Amino acid sequence: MVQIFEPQMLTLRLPGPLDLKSTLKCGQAFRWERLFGSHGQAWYEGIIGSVALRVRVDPSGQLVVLYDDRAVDSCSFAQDVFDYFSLDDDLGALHQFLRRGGDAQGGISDKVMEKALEYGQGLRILRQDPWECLVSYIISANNNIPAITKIVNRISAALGSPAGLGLFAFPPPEEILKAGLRLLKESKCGYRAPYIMDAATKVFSRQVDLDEIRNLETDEARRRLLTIKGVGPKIADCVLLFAYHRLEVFPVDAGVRRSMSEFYFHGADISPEQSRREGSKRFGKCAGYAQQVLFNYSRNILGSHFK
DNA sequence: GACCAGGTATTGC
DNA sequence: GCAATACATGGT
Repeated sequence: MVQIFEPQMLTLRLPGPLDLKSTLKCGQAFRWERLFGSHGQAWYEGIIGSVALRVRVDPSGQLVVLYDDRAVDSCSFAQDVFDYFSLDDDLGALHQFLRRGGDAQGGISDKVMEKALEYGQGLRILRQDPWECLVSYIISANNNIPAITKIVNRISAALGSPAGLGLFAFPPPEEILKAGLRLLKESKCGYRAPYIMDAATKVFSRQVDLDEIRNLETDEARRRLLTIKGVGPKIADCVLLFAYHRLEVFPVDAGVRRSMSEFYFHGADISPEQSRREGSKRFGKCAGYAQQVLFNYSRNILGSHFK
């Protein structure tokens, strides 16, 4: 018996720009896939919470959402989607702040950001699930995005509950603990498998309470995340930014450090910590957006020739 | 078949 | 503190 997908449709009026490609395929989330529709329409398929869905922005500027309502147990699904895409962020105000050089220079336009902002106009920082985000970024260490995607998908397919569309939600810590190290190894986590077990142990026991972290000051939240093995400054900051929406953090990876060096230090060799401090100071409450824009820009525009 | 990948833990000065 | 080094595995 073939299951026919009879989707529910939901449309959300967009209060501001949203570009799905730059938002979903920029490396902040790993599991969204572009689908090529028969009419060249760009649909993206992924999961929010425990619900698989397809999204696109229609010509009139509405966000169209297709989903299997058998997977929905929330009465606030529309709100969940709204929150996930951070449609409450005022991109116009954020961009204006960054174009003017953030806190660094009073009103003097920042040429670098101005240029970088031309790309990925409707990029939004998502509000992802903290647990999935944490594990995804533990996996991201010294790894590439296609591989990360496959690993997260393998873990989900093995242990997650059905989310509709043939997709599976990311499993909670308990399921990973029950399955054990073996499954993580088989999912090709490599040397990160014990790190994920440590994360599952601490999150399940609430030694690291992911709900409580929502209410903590960013510095304290960061310290809690850093107690997990395999979680260093970069990964902690990514979780704070991409799950907890702490827009003031500035995660520094190799690419962002290169960009910061070229753009603001005349190419001088700078440490990650130096780069992080400069990013936080310069971009202030919008550091997260600045970081993502610079990251996007350095990958798409500067390319691999850039050392 | 190298070389690299959204880093981190460990070790040695 | 700070510079090396190993790390599992796959992508290009």
